[in-house]
Amino acid sequence: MRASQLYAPTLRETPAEAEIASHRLLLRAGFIRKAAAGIYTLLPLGLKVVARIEKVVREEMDRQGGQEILLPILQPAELWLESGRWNVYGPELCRLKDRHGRDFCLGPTHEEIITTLVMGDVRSYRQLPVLLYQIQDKFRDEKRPRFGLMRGREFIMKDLYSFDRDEEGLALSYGKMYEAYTRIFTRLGLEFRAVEADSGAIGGTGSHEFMVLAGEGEAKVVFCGREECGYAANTEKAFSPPRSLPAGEAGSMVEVAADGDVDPGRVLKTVLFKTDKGMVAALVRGDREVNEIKLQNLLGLLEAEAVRAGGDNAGPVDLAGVTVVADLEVTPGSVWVTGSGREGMCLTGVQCGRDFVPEHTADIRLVGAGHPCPHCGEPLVEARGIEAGQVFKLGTKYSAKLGANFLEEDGTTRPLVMGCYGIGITRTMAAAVEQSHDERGIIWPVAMAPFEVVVVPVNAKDPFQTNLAGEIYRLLNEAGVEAVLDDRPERAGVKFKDADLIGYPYRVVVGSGAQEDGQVEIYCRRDGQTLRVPWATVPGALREALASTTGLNNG
RNA sequence: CGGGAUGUGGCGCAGUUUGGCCUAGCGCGCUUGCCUUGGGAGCAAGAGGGCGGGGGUUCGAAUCCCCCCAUCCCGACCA
Repeated sequence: MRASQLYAPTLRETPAEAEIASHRLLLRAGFIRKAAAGIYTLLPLGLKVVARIEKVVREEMDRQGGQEILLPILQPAELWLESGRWNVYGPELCRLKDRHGRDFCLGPTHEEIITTLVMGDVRSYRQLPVLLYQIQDKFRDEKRPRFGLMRGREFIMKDLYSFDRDEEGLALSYGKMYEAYTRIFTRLGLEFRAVEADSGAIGGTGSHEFMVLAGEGEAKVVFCGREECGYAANTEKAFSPPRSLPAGEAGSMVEVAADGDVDPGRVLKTVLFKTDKGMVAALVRGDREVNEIKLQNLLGLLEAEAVRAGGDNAGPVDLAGVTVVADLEVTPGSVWVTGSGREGMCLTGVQCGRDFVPEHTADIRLVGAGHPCPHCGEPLVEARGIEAGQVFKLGTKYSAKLGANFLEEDGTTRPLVMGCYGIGITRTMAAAVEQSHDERGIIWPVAMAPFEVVVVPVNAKDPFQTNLAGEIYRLLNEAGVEAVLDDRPERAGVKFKDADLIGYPYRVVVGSGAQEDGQVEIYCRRDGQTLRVPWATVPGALREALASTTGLNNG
């Protein structure tokens, strides 16, 4: 591709709307353009990246026995009424009517339609397992689309659905996908971590998220500081063994002025929530935080909103009409300093079981850095990440609702056991930029880069340089290297700036030296190293360099 | 959906407080010419907007008032 013909309009200044690095750089470097909030056009460079990600994804899905299909975007409401989600999904579901007034929606996910598909064709355990996937646009009318490609209303996703005979089969399919995802993110050259994830109200039996690590990531994860241990989890899900402090003195309850001179571990924090099942009070140690997700899962809540009450000084004593949930660290008999409900005053000598009695005692704590690992006790480390993929055991949630059954060997009818596995393709693209960039621009991993190398003649008016650059470009193409020839009549600085911004992994610079000693420069975007080599050796040298950085082969 | 902010040529912004020197200005980009050619050069001449939309106040509105829309940020939410 010649740069003079490439539709890659780069911007010198950052559009005001872009806040985070990936959004900013993808706009500036000419990969994407916004059409509306959360809706983007992929320009040639952006689409190239998507295609390269998809290629790796397809290869790994196929390797595990997945077969690609294409499900419709436009889906009839009946399917969603049957699964019950037409009424549950809410305004995030893009709904529309056809000319006859029938209800349809744009697929935000495809469990309904694929389950319906498979139940029509699969009758017997002999036909299982089935692994079908697609790569296609999803539509979710997000309350708040943001961060460019990171959370869009229309985005590209790969979703695979597995159909198995039983839990054992599901575990096998799940394992395959887990492996496939590990290979995909490794091959793409991303630093990532698979973490245990919350499976939420869906009630599945297990889930992992694949987090691309990035300082600005939306999600928090914790993992064991001991590499060999391997424990890693989303903080929503993470568990850490309770550590109770030595029991305090079980004197009687006294109200005193708060002097702030108390060990936070001795304080009992009372957080009130307004929920769809009434008021809930969550009790945790003063130096802990409440994990709302765990709380919601425990009580089966649909909504929970933290509220301030009692002058922000609530205590567990004499709470009427409130469901009290204590964390595991709040053991029966333990003694605490608590809020009193009155400004500036607190209660000491408050004993669990005597002065207040929780309805539930469960793990409702938010795990953070330094808390002990549940497997080995070492301190956990905290990091931020972007959820690029998730694997999920669905079980029979959809098959049971939709009546997707098969006939067992012994003649009994059983619902298909399902799993679903998604990768946000466009989000992965944004995550890669988020993880790997500098102040000059994007630094693509080779496997995702829109092109592998750009050839730049320094002086566009020097026939020797332009001819030689053209020849090198020709040789690169011949050698199967994806190259761009920057033949624009621009000054060298402009071309270098654009090359850095776009993030070509390698840059070949044909300068004035080439005429004297036949040498050109190869510059590596990632490590900043420059190598001078005889021009004819460029294709070979680059092919070698590229091969060594693509990670796993497809072998 | 709650809170905050913004909307002025393709992009980035000034002007809005205190209406009139604004039928709108600056930088970048764009066009033409000269010049320059190893990190977004220089000079010169140009093209391009009526100030998010609608209504109102006023002799006069980018500036004041009302309604609406769009976009961004924080929060809530997120198979």
